[in-house]
Amino acid sequence: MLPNYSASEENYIKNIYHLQQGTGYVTTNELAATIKAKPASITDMLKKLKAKKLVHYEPYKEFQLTVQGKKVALGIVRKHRLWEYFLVEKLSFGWDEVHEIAEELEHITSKKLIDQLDSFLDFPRFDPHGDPIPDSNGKMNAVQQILLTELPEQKKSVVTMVGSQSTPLLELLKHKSITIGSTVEIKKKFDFDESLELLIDGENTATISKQLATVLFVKPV
Amino acid sequence: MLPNYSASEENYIKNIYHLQQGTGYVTTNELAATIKAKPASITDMLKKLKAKKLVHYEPYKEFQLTVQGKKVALGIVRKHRLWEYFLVEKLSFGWDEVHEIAEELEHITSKKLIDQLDSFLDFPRFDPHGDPIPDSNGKMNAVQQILLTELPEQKKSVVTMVGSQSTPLLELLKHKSITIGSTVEIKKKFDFDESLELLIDGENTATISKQLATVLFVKPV
DNA sequence: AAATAAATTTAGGCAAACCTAAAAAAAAAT
DNA sequence: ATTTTTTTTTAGGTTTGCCTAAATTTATTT
Ligand SMILES: [Mn+2]
Ligand SMILES: [Mn+2]
Ligand SMILES: [Mn+2]
Ligand SMILES: [Mn+2]
Repeated sequence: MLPNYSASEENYIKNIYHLQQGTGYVTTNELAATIKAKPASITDMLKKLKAKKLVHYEPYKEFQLTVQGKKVALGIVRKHRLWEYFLVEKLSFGWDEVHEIAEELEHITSKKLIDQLDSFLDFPRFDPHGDPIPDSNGKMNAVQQILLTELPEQKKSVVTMVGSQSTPLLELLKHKSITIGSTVEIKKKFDFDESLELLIDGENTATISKQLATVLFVKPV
Repeated sequence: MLPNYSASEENYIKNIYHLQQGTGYVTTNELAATIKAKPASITDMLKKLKAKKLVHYEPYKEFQLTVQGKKVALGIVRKHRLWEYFLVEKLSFGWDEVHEIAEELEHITSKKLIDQLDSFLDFPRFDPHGDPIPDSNGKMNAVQQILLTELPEQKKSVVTMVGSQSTPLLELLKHKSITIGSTVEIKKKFDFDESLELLIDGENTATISKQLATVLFVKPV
């Protein structure tokens, strides 16, 4: 039986999980930035998580989740994404306003609750941001998606995911009418600043910055 | 704008609300018993709630919620009961297994979440235990219901509510096949121990103790 | 009206989860 | 190879919400 962890512990575990998707390792400062706490607090928690065998950690070294830690992380990610799907599909929330609420709901402890919710939602495989939802065993589908910057010109694609949920980003996407499921095609690439001219949903044309293009994931069609 | 309160503060407020439904006042020991904390902890919290103008409290005296405190309490009760309704009607939980989960869900903060949930559920007026659900302004329907002990003999009635959600009670009710919505009729009253012989759903007959009869609310039909 | 019992509060502590400031270690620059 | 900068940890505090034990107040008996 898995023990229960505090909401704070769960947030640390989940954030370590996401950060280590890159290089496999996470640093104290990185985690401090995403959790919005001071590095000293991160060190405190790392000691607790190590004592509970959830992270591999040695002082002054990078760290990563243990197998057990990864299992816990996937459980939280599953809850987060299922709740997001519920909020959008059943409660008519916009996909840009569900993250904060799911951040709270993901800490509700009942296993039966989440499995019944999964069933009620008909076992969705992707959340409203295009991220895959782990099943009750922690397995999830990988998405075959690429960064918009890697898409060839004149090739139609569908937006599957955004690499961040920051409010400024979501605001910009809303303004440009880009959403998960939008069809986008690169009409022109500008070498000067690497900005892109896009055709969105076959209708309107918009120019987007390199910064924006590097957080948009698409699936070529 | 209402400030946000911690889950612990909310639990105190909600429990004071329920306890003061009787005499209008609550004592330290009563609250300690329902919250499952020691009396000294209750005193601690009462000072904090008084500082926030949520309770009227003077040392060594009984206490009660302020108008503001009652408003907060109704908001929590609303969330608790809407979530219970959701769990039973949408996620196929039994009405005897939703209380604990709602105890957690009631502390999720988003106002929009709860109003959208209300709408998704089609504005239910009673929770699975027969308790009325406050609307978004804190108003709720009173139920015209009486204690089973007050029901005249040979008068058909419907079970509307149980006065407690303790596990031993729910277990007993399950065993006797008594549930919210069951039809019950008193066939005979025994003066010796005030036990009652009941006809349940017009089918089976069962004898119930005085203790049980005083937590069962019914609506005569 | 005391004496006793029960209820409540005060005093002092503890664990979780954060903080700031200072020390130590590791990495980068000279 | 030093020196400097950056990163991380340690040391010592704070707040919240709980605890036990002792003191105080209120209620009940005798
Ligand atoms: Mn969270
Ligand atoms: Mn998401
Ligand atoms: Mn609760
Ligand atoms: Mn209920």
